[in-house]
Amino acid sequence: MFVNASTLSDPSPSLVRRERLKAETRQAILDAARELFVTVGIEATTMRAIASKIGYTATAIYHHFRDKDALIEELCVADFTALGQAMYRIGRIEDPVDRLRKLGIAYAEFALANQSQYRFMFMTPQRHIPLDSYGMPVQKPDEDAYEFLFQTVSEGIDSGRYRSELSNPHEVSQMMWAGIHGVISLWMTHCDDKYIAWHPPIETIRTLIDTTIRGALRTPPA
Amino acid sequence: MFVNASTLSDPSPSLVRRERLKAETRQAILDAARELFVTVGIEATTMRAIASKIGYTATAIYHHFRDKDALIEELCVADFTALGQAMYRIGRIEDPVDRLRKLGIAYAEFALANQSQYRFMFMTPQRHIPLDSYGMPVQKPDEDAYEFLFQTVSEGIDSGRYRSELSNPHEVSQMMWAGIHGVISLWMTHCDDKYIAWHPPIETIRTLIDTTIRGALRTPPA
DNA sequence: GGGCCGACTTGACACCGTTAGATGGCAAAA
DNA sequence: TTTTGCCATCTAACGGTGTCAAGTCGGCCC
Repeated sequence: MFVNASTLSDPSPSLVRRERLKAETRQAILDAARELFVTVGIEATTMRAIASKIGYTATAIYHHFRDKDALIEELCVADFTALGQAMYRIGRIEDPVDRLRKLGIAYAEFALANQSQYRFMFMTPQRHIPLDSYGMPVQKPDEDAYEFLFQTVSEGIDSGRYRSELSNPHEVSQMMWAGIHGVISLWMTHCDDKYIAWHPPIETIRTLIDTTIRGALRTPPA
Repeated sequence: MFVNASTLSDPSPSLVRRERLKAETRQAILDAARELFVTVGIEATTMRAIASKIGYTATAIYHHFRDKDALIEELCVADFTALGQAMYRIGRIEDPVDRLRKLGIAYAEFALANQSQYRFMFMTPQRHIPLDSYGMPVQKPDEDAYEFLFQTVSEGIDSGRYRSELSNPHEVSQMMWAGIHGVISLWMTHCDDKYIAWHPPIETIRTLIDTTIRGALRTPPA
């Protein structure tokens, strides 16, 4: 198929400018939506509210996003990337057991620092994870948090430091992940229940990680 | 104030009959709501759908329940009672460590068998727990699941079988609870994510409980 | 300078939870 | 037997939601 050279090498300046403007409004929508989601909650923010925050009509949003879910999803992708990078920053601590511990703490800190985002990343039914045309998730492995965890657990198992019952890396990964997630999500949904004396979640998580790892090691430290 | 004796001892039969009828419709509403909540989800079931399921108009519901939240709450109370009874059925296993293990399994089995209920008991912001006029939760201690857990953990700590770091019964209770809750809630919201090879949640929970308890004991079994 | 394109608005639709007022049937009173 | 009154239910509506079809209007291209 013939393609005009200028289309590729030198798009008209006005077109470039118009696309830049469009990208800017798109970003403005995302920013407004993010702030509202965080402050009043995702269910309670309306398309009309997002739009009027930046001087538009609700229907204008539909020129940039298919629907409200697509808008949520876009923000979610950014959050998954941020989480992945927080994991990545743990870097390659050599000892897989120590790395697992640090990974858990980093995950918990991310969740507690970005509660609103965390809520719709992991506490609402799946959707929010973008899939490519083959139905596989689009996500650079470098930024896939579960992959990090799984890798770290696998190395620990391979190194022979965990008890023989804990031979399934998926089970162990999910056990560790779920424990931390449980503390966070339970606290987030029930922290102002009067009938429970809540212990600070980050401390509970630290204790949980230590206890679980101790119970998982073949020869726990004295 | 003068009260006619017949009002107390012998209310007119027709009045009794009318009240029974009213109670029956009330129950029909609860049943219809429960089924819809379970099948299509709590957000997606409309007052109109609940009503039409039993041949009424949506507004009829408002003569039996203040609003949709009150309807949800009523169902929730029943579920908390059922959970408490499931805990109670564990009975007084003498060994507090063994009892903790059994309590965890029973909790998980209840959650997995009543997923829809579990979702709005523990995975949505607090509300749903009825408070009395003093702001304290109305719940018979016999049926308070957290109290059971806390009691069991406390006994374990008092018996001196847990490591000295684990001296705060609230922290330990919340750690155990959250671990199990985490497996369940993560699985419930993400079980059909394609990019994670989910291990059966009940097995993960069993392993988690065993591992955590092992890590918590001063002298774990060989 | 005329036509086109596309970002945005207007106005509407269907549906939601919820309320005020009408309806109709049954029980007690006269 | 007739009248009265109560009360469970319905009809109609309100303000809100996400979303869509059609119109407007300004800037770019030929």
